[in-house]
Amino acid sequence: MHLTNKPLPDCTIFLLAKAYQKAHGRFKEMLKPFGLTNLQHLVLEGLWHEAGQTAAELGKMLIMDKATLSGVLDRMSDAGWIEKRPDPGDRRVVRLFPTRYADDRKPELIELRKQANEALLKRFSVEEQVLLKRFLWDLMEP
Amino acid sequence: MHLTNKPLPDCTIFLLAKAYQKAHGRFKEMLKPFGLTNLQHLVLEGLWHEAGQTAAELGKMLIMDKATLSGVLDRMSDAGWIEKRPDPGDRRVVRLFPTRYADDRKPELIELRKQANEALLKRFSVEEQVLLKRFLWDLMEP
DNA sequence: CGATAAATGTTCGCATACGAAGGAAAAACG
DNA sequence: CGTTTTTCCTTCGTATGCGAACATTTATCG
Repeated sequence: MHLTNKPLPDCTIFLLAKAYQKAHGRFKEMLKPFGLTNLQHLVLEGLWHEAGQTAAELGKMLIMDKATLSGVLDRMSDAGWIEKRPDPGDRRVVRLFPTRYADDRKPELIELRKQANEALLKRFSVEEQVLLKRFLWDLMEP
Repeated sequence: MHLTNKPLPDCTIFLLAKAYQKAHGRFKEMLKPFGLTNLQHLVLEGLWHEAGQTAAELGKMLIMDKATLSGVLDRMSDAGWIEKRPDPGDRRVVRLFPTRYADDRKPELIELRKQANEALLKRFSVEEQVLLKRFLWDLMEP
């Protein structure tokens, strides 16, 4: 794509949005064969890190709005990726677990994000990669 | 926010998404008094740069899907920010113009994005700002 | 204990995002 | 000139993203 043939607003927010969209779109393509979205993959990684989390905990870990998460979890439950089990001690809470179906695909799926990241970062030197990550972290600070 | 109390996936795509969401959310707040969204503000800047563009041209400039743009333009037209005029020479085309209402608010709105950018970038040194922008541009490359 | 406050998850409404399909119109082609 | 292709825009379907309101449940405090 020729991004420079048209003047773009000199806006870092805009650049951030487009860089994200590009990276997101590439990973999306890689996930398509699995019938997973980017966000759903992230949820699985969260649950593989620690199964039995509540929706609130998962939302905190993934910095995701509970309203957004609610729909994502529903679709993943319907599709058989996760299981929602009521918490016996707190009837407000739903605890989340990856299904056997998800676990069977865990090695492939973990490898997939690794590859997506490597493909994204291979254009940078190691020093630049570290800098980029620090910049992105800094941008999240209030 | 304490982002480090919970382990996050070591994923640059994830960092990009969250950095963008944060920056986007701050600008969104600034735009709320005007009743504009981030994207709608971007459309206005595009039309101030060159009025009378077609939806296709604007989409190219802003790297925005035509399907997304279609709805945005409708809402902006309904809200009185832009005007859609049929092209006399090509009946497929709609040419877009900022309204008088939009032009009256142009100085404020231009200043607003400038401030949002400065607020975002003030955490970095000038050298870092240049680096960050280069990184983001590089990320958009195929 | 009882009233109030806080936490959890759902639902609603609106605004992106974007693939895909479709209709209208213009361009390219033989 | 007529057929095919391409372009422009809209519409549909699905999935975020998030503020706001809500019901249920738990915690807190007088």
